[in-house]
Amino acid sequence: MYAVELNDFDIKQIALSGQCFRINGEEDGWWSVAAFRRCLRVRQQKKYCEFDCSAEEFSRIWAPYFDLQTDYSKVKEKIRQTGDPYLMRAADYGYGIRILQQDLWEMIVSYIISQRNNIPRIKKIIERLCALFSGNFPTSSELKIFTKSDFQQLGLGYRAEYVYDIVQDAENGRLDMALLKSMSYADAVKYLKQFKGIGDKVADCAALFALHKTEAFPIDVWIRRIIDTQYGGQFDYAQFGAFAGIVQQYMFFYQRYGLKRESSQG
DNA sequence: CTGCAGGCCCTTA
DNA sequence: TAAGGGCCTGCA
Repeated sequence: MYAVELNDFDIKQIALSGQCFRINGEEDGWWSVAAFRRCLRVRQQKKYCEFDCSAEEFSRIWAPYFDLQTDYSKVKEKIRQTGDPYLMRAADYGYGIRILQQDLWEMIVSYIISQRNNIPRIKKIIERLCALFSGNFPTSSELKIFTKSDFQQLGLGYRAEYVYDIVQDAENGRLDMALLKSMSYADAVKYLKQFKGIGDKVADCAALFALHKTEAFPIDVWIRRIIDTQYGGQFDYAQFGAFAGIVQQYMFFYQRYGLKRESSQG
C-alpha cells in the first residue's frame, strides 16, 4: 500500500471525466483502475490518497499515468488571468481532473468505438471485449483472429469494420505505434486521420489521452454546445497553449455534471 | 413509434 | 470547403 497527499487530484472526477472507460467505483468505496494489463485500487479522503501498490510501482507506472509531474495549479492560474467567469467556474468545479497518459492502442480503438455512441454503451462494449482477455485490453496481435462479425457481435455496429481494419494495419505495420509516439501533435493527428474511422475528434482524443499532446482540444458535441452557447460559436483555445487539453476537460466535465439541466436528466 | 448518443464516410455543389 | 444523408445498436 502506498499513501500520499496529492493536490489537484480527485479520483472520482477523473473516473467521470470521460477520458477513460475502465475506471470504476466499487461498493466498498475503492476505485478500480484497469490499465497496462494491471488493476490498481485507489481510495481517497480529501487530499489523502491510498494506492494498492508498492511505492516503486507507483512512481514507475501510476505517477506518469495520473500526470503527477504536471503542476495543475499553473493551469488554474492561467485561467484566472483570462478573467473568463465560465472557465473559472469550470476549473473550480473539476479541480481534481488530470489528463491521463493511457495506452495508445487502447485509446485508438476505444475512441473509434466511442463515435456516435453513449458512454454507458461504450463502457459495456469495452468491458465485453476485455472480458475475453482476462480483463485486459487486448493487443492488436490478440485481435488478429477476430473477424468483422466477431466485432459486430460485441455490439460495435458499423464501427466493427473500422476496428477490424485498424487491427490489420497494426499487424502489418501500416499503423506504427512507435513512430506515432515520436511525432509532433500536428503530424500525429495527420497520421491518425489516414485510417478509416478516425476523424478530427478521435485523432485529438488519442493525441491528448495517450500521446499526452496537451495542446490538443478535442471538439465533440458537448464542447461544441459550450462554444455555441457561451462563446458565440468561437473559442480561442490556442491561447492556452499546452494547457488547452486540460481546459477542454474542465469545460467538458462542468458541462456534463456541473450544470443541472432542467429536463429529464436527474 | 420516433429520436438520438462524446463522428465519420461519402457524395455533391 | 462546406453541407447533408446514412449508419449499427440500445434506450427513452
